[in-house]
Amino acid sequence: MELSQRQKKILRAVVEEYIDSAEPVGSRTVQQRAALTCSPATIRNELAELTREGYLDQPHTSAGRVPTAKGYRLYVNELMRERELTDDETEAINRKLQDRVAQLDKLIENVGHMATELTSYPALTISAAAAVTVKRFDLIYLDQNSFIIVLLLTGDTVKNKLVHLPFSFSQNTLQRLSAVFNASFTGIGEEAITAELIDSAERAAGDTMGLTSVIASFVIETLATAGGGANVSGEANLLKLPEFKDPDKAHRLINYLSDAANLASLPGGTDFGDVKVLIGPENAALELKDSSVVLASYNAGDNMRGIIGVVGPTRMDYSAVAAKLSYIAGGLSKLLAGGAPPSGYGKLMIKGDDK
Amino acid sequence: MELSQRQKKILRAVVEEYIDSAEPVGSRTVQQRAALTCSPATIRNELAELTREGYLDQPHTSAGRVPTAKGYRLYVNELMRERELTDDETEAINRKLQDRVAQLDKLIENVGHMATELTSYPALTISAAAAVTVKRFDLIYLDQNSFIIVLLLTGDTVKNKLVHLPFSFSQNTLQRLSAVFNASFTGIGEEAITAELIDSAERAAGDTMGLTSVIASFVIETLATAGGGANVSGEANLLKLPEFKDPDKAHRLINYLSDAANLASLPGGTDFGDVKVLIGPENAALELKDSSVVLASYNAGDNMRGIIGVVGPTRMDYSAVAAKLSYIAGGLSKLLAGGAPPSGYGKLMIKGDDK
DNA sequence: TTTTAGCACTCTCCATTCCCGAGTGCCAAC
DNA sequence: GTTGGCACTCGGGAATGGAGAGTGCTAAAA
Repeated sequence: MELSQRQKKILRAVVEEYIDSAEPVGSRTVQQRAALTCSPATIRNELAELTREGYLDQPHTSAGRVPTAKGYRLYVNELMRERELTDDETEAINRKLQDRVAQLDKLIENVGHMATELTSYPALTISAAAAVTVKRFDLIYLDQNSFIIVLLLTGDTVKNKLVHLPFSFSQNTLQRLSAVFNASFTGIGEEAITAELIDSAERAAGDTMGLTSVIASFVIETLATAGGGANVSGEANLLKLPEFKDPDKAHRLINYLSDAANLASLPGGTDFGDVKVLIGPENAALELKDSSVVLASYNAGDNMRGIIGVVGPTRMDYSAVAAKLSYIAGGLSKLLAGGAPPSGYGKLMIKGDDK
Repeated sequence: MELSQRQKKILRAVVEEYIDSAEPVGSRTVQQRAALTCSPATIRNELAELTREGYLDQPHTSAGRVPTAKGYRLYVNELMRERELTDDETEAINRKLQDRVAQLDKLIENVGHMATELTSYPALTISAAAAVTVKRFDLIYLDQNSFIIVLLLTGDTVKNKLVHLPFSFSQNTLQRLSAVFNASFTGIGEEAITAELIDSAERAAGDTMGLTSVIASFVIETLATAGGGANVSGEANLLKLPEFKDPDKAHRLINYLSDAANLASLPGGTDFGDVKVLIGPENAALELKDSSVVLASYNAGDNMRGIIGVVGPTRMDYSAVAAKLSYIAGGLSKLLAGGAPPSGYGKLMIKGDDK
């Protein structure tokens, strides 16, 4: 059943009022907020109808109405007014993005903090590379017992490790090894590094001391961990919200968030610039069933993509949060991929979880 | 005034019971817990005396007793029985320390997580190097527009950065720069890198493109941030505790902890192997006035030292926490400094905040 | 047919009251 | 110095009782 114009206006008023106040909304309040000309009694009839249709809920007889997940969904998909960022906000984001940090993961982490500050909700970042490989190897000879492995990965991240060994080797040995690794370990994924490959590299380099396997295991470790990374910041912000006045509830959610493995299972695929909103029970994870998650993807170039998002109560200022995340993700894409932001950038597009 | 044997026994019983139950302890409970032969009435007299002396407090006229900071202090200094770690516990710690991670800061972070898991309190780690300098420079030429800076720092940490530039340069230029930096930027602190030094390096390398300043600014940034690092994990564990059933209180403390700058101001100087306990008001920071902090130092070699600690309510199982932290710090020292743990290691020594 | 005013009803929230029990301090006796 | 006894105190939980906000329904008005 299609809702009437007035019903939509009422629904919007309820959602927005509830976002502000966190308390059930009554008919009189709706009348004022929606600037309707009809009387509270009429609104009560409409509210009853919206409740029957499942857009609203009533905590108990004689309380005001609270939006259901279905109500929020409709609001997000159709009723939400696009929120323009103020100049202050865009400026704050731009400035933050300016002080680019040397290390990529630090940068991403900082952007997470920024999202927390801007939205006052916990922020999460997830970065995933489709397939990380080594683009280039360097081995820096320090002294006869130690050297540094430097790996340049796809996505232009650099990883390194200092290795001390109990026996000595020559600079020449390292040069040979370097050549061998550059020849046969570049451009391949972790799974392609087999015992045979290591063996043959060892023979090719004439390495009798096991240096090859030391390097290879670092490569494997690096490729295994470089692919993804998840990070959460600002969890404590949940404690300010009335829906988490029960410490236990907050504890469960924070615990869930702090396990990176959980985050990885969030649905990722949106186009850059789009924002994905998951409302309450739309979340797969039990722990998120009465929270909402807003996600935006960014493009980090070289097959790398990432997600930045925030978690909050279903009563969340979706339009502000979505606008901010979209802007941040766009800025990040621009910064990382070096190019212009994706075309949709700036124009907010919400992708839902349409069933 | 010196306390009698019996009074000490009673004080210990009150503290330990309160640690377990978080509720005011009455005379009967003390009798049972301390296995005393005298009657509750006698114990009441002693409790009254201990309260007069400031070791205990009474929330209200007819409640049991709660230890004061002074009471905890005496307990920690004199009454606490040394807690031996169980085999399970030492084994768990050892195992965790085994899977050494490539990056030092990741390792430290993991150890923090371990401390959280073992004590179920939020853990903090602080690492500080007396004076970080660069031991060695390498510049890896990638193509005519990009290269990697690799810095080997004291403490054997390696930092790197990939640099893309809008103009081209030759491999020779990099080699010259590398030589110049190795000659004049090694072994000096951040503050010694002056504009003059950079100028003269630029001339020495015959660099007309500003590469020198790109590298120098990375060096400055690295030295500035490499010195210290602080990290907190497991803040959410506070929420399980009855003293943080008020989300606001928890929020304030977590906020305080999440600002790394605050942690840096914690008193650091203890000998390795010692454990420092700061009880309630002994903490300088207002936010910690009714929490306790237990700290242990570890030695990371090469002038680097660090602190690992946990934060909890004043009602904290000091003996278990101190024993665990001491063991972890010892293990970490051993791992990082490569040598044997400091002599005091294993034998727990508590250093207080004696005024 | 839709809207509105009116009204009885429901339910939460808050403050008040009341009682129970745990624990105390003190006193007199041991 | 120790103990049993006893009156007293205080917090916490259960019970109580409006006040207030908001509803649904009905009947009248538009």
